[in-house]
Amino acid sequence: MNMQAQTRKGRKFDQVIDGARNIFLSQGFEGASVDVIARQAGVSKATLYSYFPDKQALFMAVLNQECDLQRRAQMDIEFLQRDVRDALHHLAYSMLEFLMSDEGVSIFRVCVAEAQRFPELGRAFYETGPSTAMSHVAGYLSTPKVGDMLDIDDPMKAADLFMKLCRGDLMLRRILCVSSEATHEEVSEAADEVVATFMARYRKA
Amino acid sequence: MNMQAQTRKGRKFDQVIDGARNIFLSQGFEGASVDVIARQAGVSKATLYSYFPDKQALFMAVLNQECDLQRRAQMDIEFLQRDVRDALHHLAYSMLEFLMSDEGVSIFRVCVAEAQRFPELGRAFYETGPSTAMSHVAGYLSTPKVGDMLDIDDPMKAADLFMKLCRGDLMLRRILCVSSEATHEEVSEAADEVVATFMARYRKA
DNA sequence: CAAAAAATGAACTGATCGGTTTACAATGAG
DNA sequence: CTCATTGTAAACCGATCAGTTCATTTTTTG
Repeated sequence: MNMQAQTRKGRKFDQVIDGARNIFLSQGFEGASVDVIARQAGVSKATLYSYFPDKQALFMAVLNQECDLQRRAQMDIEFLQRDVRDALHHLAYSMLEFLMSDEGVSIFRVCVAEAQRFPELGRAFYETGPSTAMSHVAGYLSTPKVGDMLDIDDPMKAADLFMKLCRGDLMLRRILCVSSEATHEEVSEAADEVVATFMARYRKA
Repeated sequence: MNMQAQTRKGRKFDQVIDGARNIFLSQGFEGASVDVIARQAGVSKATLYSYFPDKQALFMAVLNQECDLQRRAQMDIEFLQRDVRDALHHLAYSMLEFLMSDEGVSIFRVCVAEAQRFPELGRAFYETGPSTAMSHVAGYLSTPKVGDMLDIDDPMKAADLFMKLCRGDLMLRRILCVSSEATHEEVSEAADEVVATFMARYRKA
């Protein structure tokens, strides 16, 4: 009658994960106390420990879920129909939007901070996040419609360039808490610049 | 008879900073214990606390010094003489070399991790590091010699692009502990790509 | 050499933290 | 209602940690 593996038991599971997510993403691993997590989750510490064997397991569970979310939030591919320039702009915009969101910034920060303490974590984040996104972009860049407009010999390298262009000064300042969330205009303008540079690099000879 | 402000007193000052630098950069703020720092510095805990009022002050002192180092390690500008393409390649190479070094990666990681706990920190790092470097690059890009080769209307935006191009997949993987230090060839190849893209974007019409 | 300044090591405080236990209450299904 | 499951609150344990104290030793220096 049980429906899943051994880890999950009762109905407060999601509460625990949500609370932990909040605290871990804002305080990091060491900075987050289990008591605070339990309070934030509206759950007793005993309950928390009935779901997860220790703090580290809870941490990994949170970030695994977060990586899955990241994977699922991949860009919708209906843009394939459009004009190439519009499609690229749409792609850059939605990527920037995610990278600049509280969500995106928080998870990136935590993963960077704890990557050497939890070696699997950095890799997992990289694979499900940037790497998957890059493959996705590379796939689109291999499309014949794109091939008509641009002269792309190595789609992966081109995708890397595209993503580099998205991670600019704007994002750096956000990650270092120099500035807060960007406006719609700033993001759109940055996306313009991404597209302009990308097309200049891969224009047909 | 005292030679400086109130903070520094004796001769083991540098030992303390060096030890703290080691531990903080590898363990982060919360992860570093003062006892371990003192042992690493070869100094008693009482001595450490005679130099710095508390752990946080020591942390900030370490990172301030690190930011100064970063500022001083700015690229030599003898490359101004050279051919523009060579100069840009040299610039990209030395920037990549720093970004990919253990030193560069460690300080970046710590600053990202603790930016929201220590709001001044993120800003200080940004100002003395990326921001100063960007101004430096922008200065070079405003040079008449560059103006002969490239059509740069907004030097700051161009400098931002140049630095974006340096922070690619290579660096991301390093920061997330997906791969270890890069080879000379990888870095040089990445620098090639930086220059190619940059000159494509700003080529004369 | 002698006095002052700087450093040491080790013990100690008070607080926090991860994790456990226990005694009790809410829930829910037959 | 009954009984087993699930959750709660709070005390508790052992460890660690930041920071202090102090008696003693080392180094500086006049």
